[in-house]
Amino acid sequence: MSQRKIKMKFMENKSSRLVTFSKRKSGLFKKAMELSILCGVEVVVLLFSVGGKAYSFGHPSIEAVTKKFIHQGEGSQMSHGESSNDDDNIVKLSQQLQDLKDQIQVEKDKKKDLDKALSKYEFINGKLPIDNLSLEELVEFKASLLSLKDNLAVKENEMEVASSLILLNDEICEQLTRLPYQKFEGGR
Amino acid sequence: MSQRKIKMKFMENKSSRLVTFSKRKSGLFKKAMELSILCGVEVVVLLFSVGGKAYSFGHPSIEAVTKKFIHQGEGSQMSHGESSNDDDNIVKLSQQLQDLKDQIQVEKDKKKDLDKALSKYEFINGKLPIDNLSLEELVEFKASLLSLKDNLAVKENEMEVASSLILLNDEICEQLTRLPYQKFEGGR
DNA sequence: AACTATTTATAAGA
DNA sequence: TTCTTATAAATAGTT
Repeated sequence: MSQRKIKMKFMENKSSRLVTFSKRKSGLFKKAMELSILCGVEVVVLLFSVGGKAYSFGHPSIEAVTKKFIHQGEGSQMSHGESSNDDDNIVKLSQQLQDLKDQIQVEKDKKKDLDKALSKYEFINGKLPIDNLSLEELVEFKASLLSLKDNLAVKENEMEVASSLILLNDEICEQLTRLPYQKFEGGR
Repeated sequence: MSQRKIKMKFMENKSSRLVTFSKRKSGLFKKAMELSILCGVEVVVLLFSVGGKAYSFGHPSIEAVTKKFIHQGEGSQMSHGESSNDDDNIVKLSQQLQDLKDQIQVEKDKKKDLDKALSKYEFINGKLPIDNLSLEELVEFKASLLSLKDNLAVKENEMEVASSLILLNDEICEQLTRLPYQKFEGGR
């Protein structure tokens, strides 16, 4: 797409592949940001590199919306400003994951509390039938899941991915409650 | 970016905004696809339009990887081929959500099974302490969460979003098990 | 949906 | 990595 058109296939040359990844990742995030700004839509982009590294982009309300709903701020809030100015925003926004990493380091130190934390969340497979759960209970349950998953993530040293999960979990949870009975319409 | 540079702000004109959304959504998905192909990375893009409609893109292995791990194929598999040919792929790929919608309709019909399904998943808040869960148990638990969330989604008529969640959940779960103890390295 | 004048994105190369 | 630059792509406004 520039000095020479390239074939749309896996780039064998590792160094140029890495460069391309870096450049195109930025480009993709930028495009996502622009789309969200221009059209007022919410967008999430997740990248899982071959090496297992995770990169993410979200705009503009995932975080705010997440915090509003989750009142226990585990260790997985995203952090970025709003945006809509210059290209600097892209940088800022793509730092989300970076921030997560920092928080994750903290979580890692808490690993010793894992067992205690787990004990809070019952996991009885196939006993104690409960027929109906209220929405409140479900919400509460969801909070438990958050913590559990967070701890799981710590256990497996897959912090970044887990963080993305939680982020998206929150997004969903928010959707579930903020739009309790909203119908979705099909069509494309 | 074309006949005239536009200001990076919410487009007030609704018709042109819709057109731009459509165009840029395609562009974003295409960029995502190209990045995944060129660099061999996994990518997920989620769009939540103002109207609540959800659009998604994933490439290339989310589905395969999902199925490999989840042996209960809820109702949320993505469906698209591999890709890397012409622009037709973009169309095909962006049909994921469309496919999901169809499957969702099926799920909707299963709503009557909700209570029964829920009864499977215990939620005892603050009793029956369990100190340590094995990885197997955690995996099993994860499967339960999947079902629960799926049911929740049905309950709340937020199928699309829920489907995206499940998709991503699976992605995460896969990461957790496929790369059990992989370290992640910081830096950006 | 197409077209097209421009703006962007970006593959190579430094 | 970061910058430069020649080209390929994307796309806003128009038909």
